[in-house]
Amino acid sequence: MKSKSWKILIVDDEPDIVDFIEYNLQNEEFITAKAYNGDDALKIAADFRPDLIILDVMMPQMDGIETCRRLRQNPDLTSTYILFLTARSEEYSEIAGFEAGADDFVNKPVKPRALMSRINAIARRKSVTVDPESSAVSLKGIKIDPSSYTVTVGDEEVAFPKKEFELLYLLMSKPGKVFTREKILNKIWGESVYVVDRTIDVHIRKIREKIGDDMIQTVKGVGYKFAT
Amino acid sequence: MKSKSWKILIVDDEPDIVDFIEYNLQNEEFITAKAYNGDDALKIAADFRPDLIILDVMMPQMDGIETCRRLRQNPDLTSTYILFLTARSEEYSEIAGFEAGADDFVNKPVKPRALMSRINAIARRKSVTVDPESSAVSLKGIKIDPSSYTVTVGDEEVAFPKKEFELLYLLMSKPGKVFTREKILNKIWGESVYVVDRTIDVHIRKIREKIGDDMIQTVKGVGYKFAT
DNA sequence: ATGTACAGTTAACATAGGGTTAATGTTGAG
DNA sequence: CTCAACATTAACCCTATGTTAACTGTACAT
Repeated sequence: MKSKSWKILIVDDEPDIVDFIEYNLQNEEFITAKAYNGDDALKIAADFRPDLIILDVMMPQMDGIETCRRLRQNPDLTSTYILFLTARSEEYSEIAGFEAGADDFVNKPVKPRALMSRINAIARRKSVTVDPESSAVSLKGIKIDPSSYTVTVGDEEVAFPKKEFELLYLLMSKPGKVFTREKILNKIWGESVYVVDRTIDVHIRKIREKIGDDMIQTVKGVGYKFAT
Repeated sequence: MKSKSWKILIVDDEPDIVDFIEYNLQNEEFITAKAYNGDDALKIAADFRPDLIILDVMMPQMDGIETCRRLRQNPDLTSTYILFLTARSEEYSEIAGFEAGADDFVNKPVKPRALMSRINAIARRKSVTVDPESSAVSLKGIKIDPSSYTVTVGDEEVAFPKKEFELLYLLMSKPGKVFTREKILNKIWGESVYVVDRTIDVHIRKIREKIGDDMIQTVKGVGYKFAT
């Protein structure tokens, strides 16, 4: 998984800690930026548009909570994930933290392995479920190509939005195999996202509209499969 | 899935939370019971035989982990699904929880939508009795393949609806073994569903229609078996 | 700021056909 | 011959899925 092109902003008043975390993140090919106080964090975040902000709770002047609250006011950063660094004892700050818009917490002192696996988990959750490196699949006159994110039906190129693309790719990756609704939800939506059943149907229908009705078969009570 | 006849036991020391969850579950036509501590949970569970137990980790006296461990000692509750409620930070409890026999975790504070869709997902998982991951069986010119949910007779692929498929797969998974009606009902229909005896016959007949009469043999007064 | 466009989700309703049952026929053990 | 167990058929019901449209949020342009 080279160059995840995930941008991470690290905010802590102690430069040692910032550098330590930065070192670890860069080792894993993340793109990093740093700030040593809340004010700078706001400015840099506005410009750098990070996917994730690692934020120390305890900072002089503007603390993490307040910084977080202000970050959340920037509409560009609504989908940014905010991870707090807290001292073990400060449980109270978790409540305040969640209210301010935090997404997760990690205890200080920072343990590299724990932090990295947490961040990778976050990145995984957010990332597209179809890896552009994976290979194209061609079947029954339908070609789906993750590297260019295109679907070709006959010789027409058809526009496919993200979710529909991922769903079709999933089904076509193992033609004939039945994917249960549960599997589909886990693969496309992730384990911690909750949507109702009909959502899958609607996507299936939109796909069928584009590639023809008989390409995707329903196995009632079980799931869907791509016709072989 | 109206009146799912799914029984759910809710265990938490805070009555407010119990009531809140109960309200949401009853809205979805689940049958509920409640307990406010580990001891009561054990007693009620033994009697109520829930399909699912929602269990708070943090409780005075006997905590969720210990309660879970003891629940698992009751042989009647081995197939019961146990869902833990944990505070976000208590990651350690997940490991201990899994060891004690937990099946899944949901974070507090409980969000109704998330909880409901998780529970519905569990119910759905249970409703597919033949997992698409299990392996195909081939016998006497008949091939049954769970991954694609298809049955091949000779070289013709024949459509099999869910119940018929599950039933045939059950019989073919142990050729020659006699399955009593009771066993079949438990495996395919589940323990808390009652259908009339004739129902099995009808399915058997439909299967015979498709794969030939002499593949499935009747053992009068006992049950059915797949011919060896 | 306001509008436009579109992905994604949900709500509401329609419908097919899988599953169940009731009614009736058949068989074989004793 | 009788009875109980199973087979068969057709009718019914209901649930999982199909379908449409409305709704929500985000991105981008004006």
